[in-house]
Amino acid sequence: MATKTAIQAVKGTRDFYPEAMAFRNWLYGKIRAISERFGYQEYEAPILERLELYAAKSGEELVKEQSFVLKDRGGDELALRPELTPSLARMIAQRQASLVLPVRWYSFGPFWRYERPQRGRTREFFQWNIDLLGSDSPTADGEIVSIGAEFLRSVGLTPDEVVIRLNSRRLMEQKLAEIGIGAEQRLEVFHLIDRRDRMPPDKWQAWALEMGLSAGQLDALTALLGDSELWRESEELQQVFATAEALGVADYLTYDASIVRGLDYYTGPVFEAYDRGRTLRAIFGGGRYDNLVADVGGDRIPGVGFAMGDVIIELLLERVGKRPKLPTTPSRALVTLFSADLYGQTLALAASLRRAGINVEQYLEPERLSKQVRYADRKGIPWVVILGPDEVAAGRVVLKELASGEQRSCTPAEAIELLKAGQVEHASSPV
RNA sequence: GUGGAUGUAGCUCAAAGGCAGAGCACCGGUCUGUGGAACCGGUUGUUGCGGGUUCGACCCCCGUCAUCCACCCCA
Repeated sequence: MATKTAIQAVKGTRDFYPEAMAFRNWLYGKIRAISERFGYQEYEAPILERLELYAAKSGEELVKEQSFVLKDRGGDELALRPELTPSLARMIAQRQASLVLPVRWYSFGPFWRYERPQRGRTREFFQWNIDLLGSDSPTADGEIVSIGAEFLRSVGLTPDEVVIRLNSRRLMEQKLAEIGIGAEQRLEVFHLIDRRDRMPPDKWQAWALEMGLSAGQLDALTALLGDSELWRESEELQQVFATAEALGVADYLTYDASIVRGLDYYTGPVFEAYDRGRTLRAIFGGGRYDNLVADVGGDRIPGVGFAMGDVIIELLLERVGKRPKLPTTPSRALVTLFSADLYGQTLALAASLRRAGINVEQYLEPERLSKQVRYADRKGIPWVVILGPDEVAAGRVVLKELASGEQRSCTPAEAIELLKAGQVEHASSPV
């Protein structure tokens, strides 16, 4: 395409044209509705943070390879946030004395990772974070997982299409210890487990042996990962499942011993949501992090939460045919301009409709009515209001509904009633 | 960061070294008080960008940028 645009958008960013913005705001509306249904409060953190905030616990890869790093004028190293949880931990630590625990917070905003863009992966993405801090109880984990399930349900995804795979790092630590894998090897082995179905089996085994596992340990580990009944040995996992069962979302959950998550700060139950065919990356993922607040300088305040990016969920909804068709114009009606001499009366009519709470767009030139109606049709505006000489003489307007093609002559007051009836909140304004 | 593929009209794609095209979309008209259909007509381009080879380059070569795919990593 020959474009004369000299300045390109930053690699990996997306321009949100109104159609895309309508989807983003629809998603935001679903997120907000589910979060608040469970009593979570909305918050936001800075997009720029000190790099060292992530050095604390996020994992080396995330900090060194995937962060957008820049220096401020004082020479301090800053990063465009690659995730929210460390910022959340900092905010909690700063207010720990005055917060009423447990805290239930959620957020939806932009994040950055310096990766090579491709389908389903951008450098700037939007992410929903939802966290519950201040409770050690597995019912907190159960609540968080269930919120994820309720969200999936709310966007129309069924247990036939998606599944949340659940495990516990605590349980895995115990099982690893039983086969002789101690604390010093634990994180490394978690990374090994995390990557199992993303590598060819022979390479995966070679890697395992390379990090010092014996052939016997490798066999035992492989057996562990295939054991779908392992969760019965974990009281906390039993409680998580029981909570989800009681909340009516158990059909979205399954146990999977191979889920351990890549980030280093998880300490207890962990989970990831996938499409059933597992054709896409994880829809969301999260778990329990009991030491993170202490790690950024606060008291020990345990937490559990998850994060969901906007890119994969959109891709999945598209793929299963459940991406909603959203109106892109907020306009409820187009007020046509019949002729130049009616300009004043036409604008006054539009103004009176707006003051009555109706979203009204005004056609600016007295062009042929066919052009004006056509414009409304193509823009997706459902109603057209016509004020011509006949209407002015009678003190009435003509109201036409495009979908049905029906029209009627009525007084301005009646027009207001008709236009208000069934006027829905536009999708681009979050609920 | 590594490997591979692709860049031609707004979109989807032709043109295989010899005049840059089609469908859809768009604009106008048939139709100066009414959209979607039909018919008629029209516009659509620095062939991503820069260089090279050639009498001649969308086509071949080099570079570059962008997009896509696979690694990597993860939302």
